[in-house]
Amino acid sequence: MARRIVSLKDISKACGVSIATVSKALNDHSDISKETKERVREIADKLGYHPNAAAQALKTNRSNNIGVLFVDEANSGLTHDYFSHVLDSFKKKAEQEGFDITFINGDRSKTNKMSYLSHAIYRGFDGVVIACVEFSDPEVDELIKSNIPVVTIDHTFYNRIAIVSDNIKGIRDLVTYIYEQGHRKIAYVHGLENTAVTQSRLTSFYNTLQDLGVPVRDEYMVSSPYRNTEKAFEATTKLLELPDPPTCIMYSDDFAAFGGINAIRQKGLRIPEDVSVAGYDGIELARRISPLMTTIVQDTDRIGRVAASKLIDLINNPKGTLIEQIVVEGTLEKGESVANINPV
Amino acid sequence: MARRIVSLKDISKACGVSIATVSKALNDHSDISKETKERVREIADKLGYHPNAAAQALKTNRSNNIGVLFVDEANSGLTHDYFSHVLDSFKKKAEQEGFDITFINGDRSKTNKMSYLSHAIYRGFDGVVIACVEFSDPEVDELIKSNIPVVTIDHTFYNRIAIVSDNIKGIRDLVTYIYEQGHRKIAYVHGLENTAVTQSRLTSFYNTLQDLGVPVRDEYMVSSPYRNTEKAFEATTKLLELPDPPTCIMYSDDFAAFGGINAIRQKGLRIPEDVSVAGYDGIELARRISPLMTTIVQDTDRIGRVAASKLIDLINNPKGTLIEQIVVEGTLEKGESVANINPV
DNA sequence: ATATTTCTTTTAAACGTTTTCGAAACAAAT
DNA sequence: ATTTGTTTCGAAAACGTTTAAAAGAAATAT
Repeated sequence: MARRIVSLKDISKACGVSIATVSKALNDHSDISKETKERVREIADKLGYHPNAAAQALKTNRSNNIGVLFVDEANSGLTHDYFSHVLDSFKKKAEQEGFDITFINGDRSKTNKMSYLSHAIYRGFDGVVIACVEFSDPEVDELIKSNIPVVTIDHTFYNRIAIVSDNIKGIRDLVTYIYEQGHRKIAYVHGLENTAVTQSRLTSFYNTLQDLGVPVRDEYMVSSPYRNTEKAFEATTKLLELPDPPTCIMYSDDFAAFGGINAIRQKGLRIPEDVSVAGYDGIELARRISPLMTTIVQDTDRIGRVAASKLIDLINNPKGTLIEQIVVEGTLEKGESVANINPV
Repeated sequence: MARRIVSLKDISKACGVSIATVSKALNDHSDISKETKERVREIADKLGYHPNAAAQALKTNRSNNIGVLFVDEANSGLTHDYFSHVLDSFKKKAEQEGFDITFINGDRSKTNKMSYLSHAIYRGFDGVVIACVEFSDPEVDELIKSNIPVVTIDHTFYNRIAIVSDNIKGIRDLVTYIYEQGHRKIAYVHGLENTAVTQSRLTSFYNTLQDLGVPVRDEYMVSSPYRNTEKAFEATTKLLELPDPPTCIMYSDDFAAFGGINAIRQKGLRIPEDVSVAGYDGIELARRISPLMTTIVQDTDRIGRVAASKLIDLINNPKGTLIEQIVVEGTLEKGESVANINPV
């Protein structure tokens, strides 16, 4: 059972017309008669014809394939909840528009390791989406500066379309809500400082507290990697052992917050009666496990969809597409992990 | 800045040798002199040459691309924790061996919708991995019966390589452990019956209880969709309201178990002192949130890795590869959500 | 010197498409 | 009868690569 693939040539023979005519008939060109089109299509169906992406790509310089580059600090790959949701949404939109998705990263140790750009050129990606990556990587830089259509997520580059989640507003909303619940001693177990996301969240944290007239206390600020429950656990334990412990602890993300919750409970304290907790991202479980997490729910659906949509615009119209930064807001999920401690 | 891609022809001109020589030099054929090889490679580098996957695929009938088909009942796509872990591992292994990964499913509403097989032929996938899919789908059947190398995950097909997680042993281990902790009134909120996974888990559940001499009580058996916290919540509430409620409730997966935990807590009951709980899969949070979940930790890493490895074997040696079913065991994570209620 | 072998390179066809340009056929207009 | 226009089709080149077979060059054997 040799893999015999039927080609335009086969249809052309079966139909008694030229290959060119078959091609044009199948692509619905205007210079082919209705009758011929129908006959060609019928026979193509009967023969079980499928177009050949490689040949099309070779000829047209269009692969209908989008490259996805995602590397996070922990190399969690597809198992990163925020990214997998964004990607899923991106994928759905891209597929609706007839594009496939292929990953750019990966270690390729057996073959000669390719740079991201090499890989993208090799595969002939029509465009590329870059997310959550360490943007200081020279390979990423090379890719971004290439002439391949690029959309970045959560990082802004000069002259490139970027989709960023609104960390400024997110943190502001969250801090404000916590403040309104009466908290003044607010700790923040934030992510490592080397990312743009952390930077803008920290800035917003400081600014918001300043606007609210709440002094920031250094001992309440702790750096801990994203999505790391153990480190968050340790940080939380230390915070609780301070002479003047916080009444509310914010975390870099819901994952970390769960680690914090464990630490709090291990000390025999209750949430939110004794200590309040807030996460970030709004992952599924955070909104299903009690106490429901007070968090900012990222609109991953929108981020992915808009990223795909803009990238495809850019692919189809490289000159005419507006280069812009699109900010996607999250929404405050009040949950029940932050207590109202206002005096009655 | 027109996208000018350098080709073998350019190198050939720059080197003063034929295109064939360039091709063979870059591919390290034995009939090219060392000197020429070096010169060609040097100039290729200098010119910034990248091979063209489309042209290679067209000529060699090898795309170095693997198709991934995954559709679950809830269409959770990449956000399905079990699958995303398996896929991540699959991806890593495949990439190490020089393959890329592209998704097969997706709605493609704008283009004329392709069947899975059409899509696979169109893209020229060297092989295909199928997971978690509703295997009764005729499109899946068509793909599986095609002559494309296929590996299936969690479902066995005649004459096809399958990687399956050991649900029989998993459930047996879990039930036995629960039994050993003294439980006799064991309820099972299992997944919907229309999947092979549910079937084998249920069979194992019944068999194990029978072997242990514990009668199965119909009112303890509830069907509820996988990964559905709400439905698990409802089912749990009903179970707890039975005249003779179970002392331990097993769930289809950790996700569902969290829904159950909420229901139990809402009734003012403690875990595991009042009611014991067991999940399945061993997702990250289940092993981080207290009470640590008693569960079967799936070896997603191994499943993905072996699937990729076998598929690539099959691609490289279609005749000589053993068609087999590979069973991957999970491990019992005792956690702390099942209480020991043996009399002292 | 010629024949044989070995090593290196080139020629040319092929993979399955798309697309430009020209041709054929026919009708309508001059 | 010639021109013009319209509609439909085909020839052929091109995309970038691989590879079988032929050819050339150099070395060795007869």
